[in-house]
Parts: sequence; structure tokens; C-alpha cells
Amino acid sequence: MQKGQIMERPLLEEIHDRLDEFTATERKAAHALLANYPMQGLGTVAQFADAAGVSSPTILRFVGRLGFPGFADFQKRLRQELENQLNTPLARSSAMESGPAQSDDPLVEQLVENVRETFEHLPKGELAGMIKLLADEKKTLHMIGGRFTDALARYMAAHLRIVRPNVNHVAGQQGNWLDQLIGIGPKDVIVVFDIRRYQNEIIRFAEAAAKQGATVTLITDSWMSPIGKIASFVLPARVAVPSPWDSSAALMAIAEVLIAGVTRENAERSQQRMQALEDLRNAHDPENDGEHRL
Amino acid sequence: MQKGQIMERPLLEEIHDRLDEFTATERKAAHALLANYPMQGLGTVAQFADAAGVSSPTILRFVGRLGFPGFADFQKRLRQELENQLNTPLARSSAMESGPAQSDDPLVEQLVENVRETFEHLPKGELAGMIKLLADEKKTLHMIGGRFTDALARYMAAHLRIVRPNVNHVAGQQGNWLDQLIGIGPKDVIVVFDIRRYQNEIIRFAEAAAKQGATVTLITDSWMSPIGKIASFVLPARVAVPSPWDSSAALMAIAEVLIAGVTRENAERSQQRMQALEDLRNAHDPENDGEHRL
DNA sequence: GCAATTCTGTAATAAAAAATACAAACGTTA
DNA sequence: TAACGTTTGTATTTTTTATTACAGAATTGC
Repeated sequence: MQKGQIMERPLLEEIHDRLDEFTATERKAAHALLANYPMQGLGTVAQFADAAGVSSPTILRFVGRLGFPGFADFQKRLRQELENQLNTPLARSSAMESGPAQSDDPLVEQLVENVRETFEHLPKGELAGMIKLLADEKKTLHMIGGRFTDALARYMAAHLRIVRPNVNHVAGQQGNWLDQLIGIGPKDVIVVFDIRRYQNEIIRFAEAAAKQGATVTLITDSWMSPIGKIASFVLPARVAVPSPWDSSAALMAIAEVLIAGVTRENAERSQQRMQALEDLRNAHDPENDGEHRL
Repeated sequence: MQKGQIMERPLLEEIHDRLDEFTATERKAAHALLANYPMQGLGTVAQFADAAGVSSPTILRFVGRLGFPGFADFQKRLRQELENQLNTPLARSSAMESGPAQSDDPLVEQLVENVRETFEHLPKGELAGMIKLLADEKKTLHMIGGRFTDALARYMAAHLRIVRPNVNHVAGQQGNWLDQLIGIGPKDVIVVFDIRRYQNEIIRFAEAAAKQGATVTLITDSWMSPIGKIASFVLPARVAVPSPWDSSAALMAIAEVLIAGVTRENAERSQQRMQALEDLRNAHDPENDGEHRL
């Protein structure tokens, strides 16, 4: 079917969406371009062809199918897109202040150092074991966090929900939490984010869950959280920075390593689910050409 | 694939410094290039000449004087520079390909490196300006994020809400978002977290807010977010890691630096509000033994 | 398993763009 | 102001690059 020629949509997206309209070699060209977008398109046809492992005419046919009369027009479009993005505050700053200029802010230094040290001291066994546990889809996962760390629980749940079933984020008010305790048993795994000051409600939730047979895992700022006593796996992170606040950057980093680990642990399933979700999104996404003016 | 080529300093700088070595018309060429760097150099010689108001040979002499054997070499250099900025310099090539590497997980290495590099390249002016803006309590702040980055918006809002009034997290469904647009005007500041793939709804929200006079700020993965065009401040972070997911750790780190900055910017007010909140908590929740770091 | 169709690369051709030669214009100095 | 050196554009040549024609390969349908 013929889509309306919306010239404003990024070429990147259009190529992505129309990937299956192309022939096998044209798709190789598309992938080469997407992999190094948009620079790959700004050289010569021959360079492009070489990088994609196809012949020059295939490149020409590819851009032709995208709707460009010639390669030059295609390049013009790419340059146009780049130019539009380049005249932004970001472009100004990143181009101008290109000096290395190590950060002199002690907060920044400490924060970066925290992330690095966290992994340096992270017990490998705990990490591997926890990944394996979280990858087991027969278990139901429940993420929970405190006042600030709730955002991390949410973040982790949003990702894991994509690569595996049975992922729950224990959100909302405390009363709500207790409701969710009802169904929890040996087949459940609780992932707790808990840094000082350790909130009583979370501690109680974790203890209750453990009592009902659930496996409790903990991502925390030290081994000091009371939950550590009942947790099967504990991952400690550095959180102290010269500020009234603790830093959650290292916690976030741990969460991401866990997410990546679970994804990798069962790559095919993850791949399938991601693809299925992608299809669903495309199917549901109405052609958004209507502009919303308010 | 990164060649052993030494990363010389940006051509932009060199041209700027050597501006008076050039002849009058060559300088016109230089200015045309600087005015639209580097896109102006990526077209044909004739286009370049036309834009600069000089003849083609002058362009050739200009690039010749810069030390390039031919125009093609000059373009190659420009493309190289762009590519280095578009992709993370280290991520795509070195981390992905060299499998064995250190004893450490390459994902972890890249993640830590991302956080470090993010701050190395973070434009100081943008950061300082943004902190000042966010510290202005006459403004109302609205945090918004995408599928995954919503957690960051939430996290940031949770913190800022403590140290200053008028902080809002634009949460929930899209329909909801539009409702919140109603009251937005020049006294509002939108903080957008947006990494690829950039979600249309968020873009529309930011655009609409900007149209109504609000100040838009952006924390993103590169200069490619369309919101960059309308944003007053843009803070870019490294997000690429060897995983199907992008890493938000650096985004989180930026958020924390902003939070700390705002807290510091108005230390007394922050102190007062934190104390007041503490008192409230103790009054309402006697179980909590009020240890609090400040 | 064969025919028809589609796809793809090789090689030739056409188009363009870069590079060059040269003369006019300009500026500088005697 | 005249003569010299430098700078600059026009016109031409040379080279590169895009494009096209066509035949062999691969795929699809019957």
C-alpha cells in the first residue's frame, strides 16, 4: 500500500518501518545505513556499496525505492536532516567546548567513582545467581522501592516486563502493598531497592514475603539494611556523595546490569518477546500525521 | 572501525585560528563554512562556492591551504569528525568487537565509561544555566519522560519537590498529558528526558509547551532528539552499551547533579524545607526514628 | 523440476564534479 | 601612474562518480 509522502518524518524511521519492502540486498544496504546513520549515506555510492557488501546499482535501487530521483537528492535530504539537528543548543555547546577539561566538581568525581567502585566490589557470585533467579520465568517478580528508589523499581520492572512474563511493580500506597502480599508464596521473588534511611514499611513487606516462602533479593547501599538478613542475594552499591542526598546512580547501574543479564540469559525468548511487542506497537500505532494544536 | 588516525583537534578550531592566513575570498569561504559547520563542506564544491559567494577554484585553494590534497580528503575529514560525535567514540567499535578484553564484563566497563565520559563532555554553561533555571522557584517545573525514562522524571521530581515548591511530574497516559498543557505558559519550565527511540507523544508535548511560551530543557542521548531544536538547554549523555538496551545510568547521574545543584543554589531554602518536611514526617509517623543526614 | 519472474552484479555510458590553465582584476610600491 | 606581484574568476580539461543496459543468478510458482 502506498503511504502518503510525508517528507518531514525522519528518514531513519521510514527506512526502519519499510524494511520489509526491500529486497534482500537492498535490506543489506538499509542495515549498513542504519548502523552508521547518516554518515554512511554521505560518501560515494561506491563506498556505501562496499560497506554494505553489495554492488553500486543495488544502492541506487535502494535510494530509488525510498522515493529519491537520484543519489544526490538522497544525500541532500540527509544533509538537511543533519543540519536541522546541528543548529541546536547542544550542537553549539558540544562543538565549541570540546576541550577535555576534567571535571572539577567533587560531586561529579565522587559520583563517577562510586559507580566504578561499586562494580569493582560487586560479588560476582551474587550477581550471577541473581540474574539466574530473575531469568526464571516460572517465578513471579515483584519490584519494590522506597521514597526515591521506587523510581528504580519502576525502571527495572518496565524493562524486565518486556523480556519475560510475570513482572510486577509494587507501587502506590503502603496499604496497597499489603494487599499484594496476599498471593505471595514460594514461587515469588521480591526485588527490593532499599537505601538509608531504610523505610519500615519496606522492611515489613520484605519480612512478610519471606515468611510466606518468597525469595527476597536486595539492592542496597551497604550490608546494613535489615533486609540483608533475610535476603538470598544482596548487591551493595556506593551511594555517598558530597551532597545532602545519596546518589542512586550506582543502583541504577546495577539494575541495568541485571536487566542486560536476564535478557542475555534467555536471548531467544527476549528476542521473541521484543519482536512481538514491536509488531503490536506498529499495529496499534495509528498513522500520526495529524498535528495536534492546542 | 577506528583507524589508528590521531584525533587532531577539530577542524573548526584550526580554521578559526588560522583565519588571517587566508586571502580575502578564502576567508569568505571559511566564514561560510563556520556559519554552517560542517554541513556546508559536505556538498559539492560548486554549492560551497555559491554559498560563500566565491568561485569554485577559491574553495579548492581554501581547502588546499588547510593542508588537504583534494576536496575529497577534506570531506572525508569532516565526515570523520561528525561520525566521532554521532556515535559514541568508544562504544560501537572497541567495546563491541574486542570480545575477551579485560576480565571484567564489557557491559560494565562501557557503562562506567559512559558515566565518566558524559561528564567529561557535559557543557558547563548548559549545566550551570539549567541549574539556575530549575532553582528559580517562581517557575513551575514539569518533568516528563518516555517509556523507560519516565522513571527518571519521577526520580528527579521526587527530589526537587523537597527542596523547592511547584514541582510537577507529568505522569500517566497521554490523554492526561494534554490536560496538563492547559495551564502551561511562560512561567513554566519543562524538563524532558528523551532518548531513542524518541516518542512522538513527548515531542508533541514539548512542542506544544514551547508554543505556549514555556521554557523547554532536554536531557537526551545525543543531538538527534527533535526536541533539541526547541530546547533552551540541552544536556547530552552517553547511553550506548553492548546490550539490546540503552543505559540510563548517565542520565540518572545528570539528574542527580542537577538535583544537587538546585539544592546548593538555594541552600537555606532547601535546608528549611527539608527540616519542615522532617518535622511533618515525625509528627505523622512516630515509628520513624528521625535520623536524617544533612 | 521446469518455466517465468524477480533480483543482482558486471561492464559500458552519461553526467557531474574536481582540478587546472590562463587571463583579467586588483592592489601595492616605486 | 606604471610595473610588478598577488589574487580571483572564466573556461577548459581531466577525473571521478552516478547511472543505465544487459546478462547471469536466484527465487518463486506451477
